[in-house]
Amino acid sequence: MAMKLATWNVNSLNVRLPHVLDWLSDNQPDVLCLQETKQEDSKFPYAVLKEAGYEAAHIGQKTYNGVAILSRHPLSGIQHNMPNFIDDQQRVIAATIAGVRIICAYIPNGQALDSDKYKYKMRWLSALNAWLKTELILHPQLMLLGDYNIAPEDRDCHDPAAWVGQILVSPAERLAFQALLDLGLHDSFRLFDQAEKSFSWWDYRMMGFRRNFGMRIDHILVSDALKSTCITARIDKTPRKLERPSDHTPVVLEVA
DNA sequence: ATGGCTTATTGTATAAGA
Repeated sequence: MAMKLATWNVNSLNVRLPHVLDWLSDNQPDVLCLQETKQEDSKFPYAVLKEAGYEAAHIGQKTYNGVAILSRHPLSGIQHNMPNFIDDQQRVIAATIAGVRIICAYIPNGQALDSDKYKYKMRWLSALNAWLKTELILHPQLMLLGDYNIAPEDRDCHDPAAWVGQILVSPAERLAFQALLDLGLHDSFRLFDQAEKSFSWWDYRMMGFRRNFGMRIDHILVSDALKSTCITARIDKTPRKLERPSDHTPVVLEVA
């Protein structure tokens, strides 16, 4: 079934709901995965999204994290969090839509290479890899959409030399990303020709967006079974130009 | 140059993001 899917870290759905509604209206995606909703489920705007034509599954918490899947088609088999990883941070939600297993993930940032948060990030990635191995057996048609907090290659970073030794680009993080690909997943963005210096996140500070000082850290990975169905993949910078934008912008994939 | 913005919090400074 032909579908348009997207992922977007909104940095507070409470603040960004108008942007999300406008983007849904303008782009009419079948599925939109959100990260950093930063709200408890009781505050999640199910009714407003329903009016816009979208069912939703959400798991959130106050202040931090929170993930959601919005869909114009029915969601089934909704799962909160990874079954093999006890986590008090709400970072994973999964559902089956039109026969495709959709996993929406907000991978930890890691803060700094010598931080406990970095250790948590690496444990988290290891658990994700183990879980996906079993999910791919159950669901050969699978997509992993989200904020990975990893720039897979130097070309995904505006200034690789300046970022040496920092998070998002470290060899260990990139190996963990490669280990996901080794499961039989593909970076859908790179299946197509793309402009140089294509990024999905820009720092709010130092006029990062205007100077295109960004990183490509939001990704849509697709399983082997879906690879040949991919038609287009792109980054939509339009919402990043709005007033009071999220620091991330949507990444979009269309499949046949 | 270890900051620069932005968000949320029983806030008026702090933590976290990336």
